[in-house]
Amino acid sequence: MTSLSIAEAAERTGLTAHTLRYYERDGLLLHSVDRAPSGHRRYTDEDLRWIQMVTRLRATGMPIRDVRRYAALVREGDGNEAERLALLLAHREVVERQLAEVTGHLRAIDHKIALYENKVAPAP
Amino acid sequence: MTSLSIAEAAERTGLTAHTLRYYERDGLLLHSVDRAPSGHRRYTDEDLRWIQMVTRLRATGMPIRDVRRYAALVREGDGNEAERLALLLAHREVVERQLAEVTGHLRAIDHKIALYENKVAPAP
DNA sequence: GCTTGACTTGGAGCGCACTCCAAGTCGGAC
DNA sequence: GTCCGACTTGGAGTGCGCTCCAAGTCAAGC
Repeated sequence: MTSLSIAEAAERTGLTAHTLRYYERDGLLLHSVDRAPSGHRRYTDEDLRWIQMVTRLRATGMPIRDVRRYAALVREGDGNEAERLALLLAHREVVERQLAEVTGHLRAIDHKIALYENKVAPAP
Repeated sequence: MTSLSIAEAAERTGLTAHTLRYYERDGLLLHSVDRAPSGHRRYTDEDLRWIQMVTRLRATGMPIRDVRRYAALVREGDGNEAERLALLLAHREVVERQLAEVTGHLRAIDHKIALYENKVAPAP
């Protein structure tokens, strides 16, 4: 079992050390990160796997407070899987709607781009 | 040519009256909106079309300052089409990368969802 | 003439998600 | 033993994009 410093964990997760501390303080992690005798944080593989899930939720636009709620459910342990599922399904729907919306807008922007391309370097 | 009050324009564009004033103040529109003799804003169809473009750019994540730059280019008039095109193409690329990233994360979240679905209501 | 409601303004305030600061601690190299 | 660099903390600060407030104006209805 490897165990990483906060700088290494930051590099591995693509977050900053600041953000890692912030997530921990804010209850987005499943528990306080282990400490070396010096008091420095030591991140386990399990920590990193969870942080990756948090990153996925954040990267798809889930607000911090919802991630916190999801983390709280997981922390509680077995028995609330239906609730976790509901949370993820609700998020999934939001993300899909957003993807569709953005895709639609992008298509419209593409039309604009095509107009400019014709103006700048007209098709023969 | 219809011309709408700020409340009507808000309804039509899906923005709030607050946001419409804010966009105008911040230079996101092509020019100051016309006024009725009372001083109230009157939005033309052309205004609404431009605001729709702004909305598309914003909804795809373009920062306010970039929208402002694009608006400035359009305001300048003919001759800078290549620059406008470059701005839109750059934005397009950002959006596509983002769409790909979000889609990837969503797929991973879907796996998690599938696990929970099996746990909550196991497949027969 | 008074009320009502939709608007006007400059400027302040807000929520989110970080991001940074100051002051301190620790372990290891020299 | 002292220097360095990586870390620690509580709390303050930042940037973005709105969002709201207070005080005022205007036109229409009664």
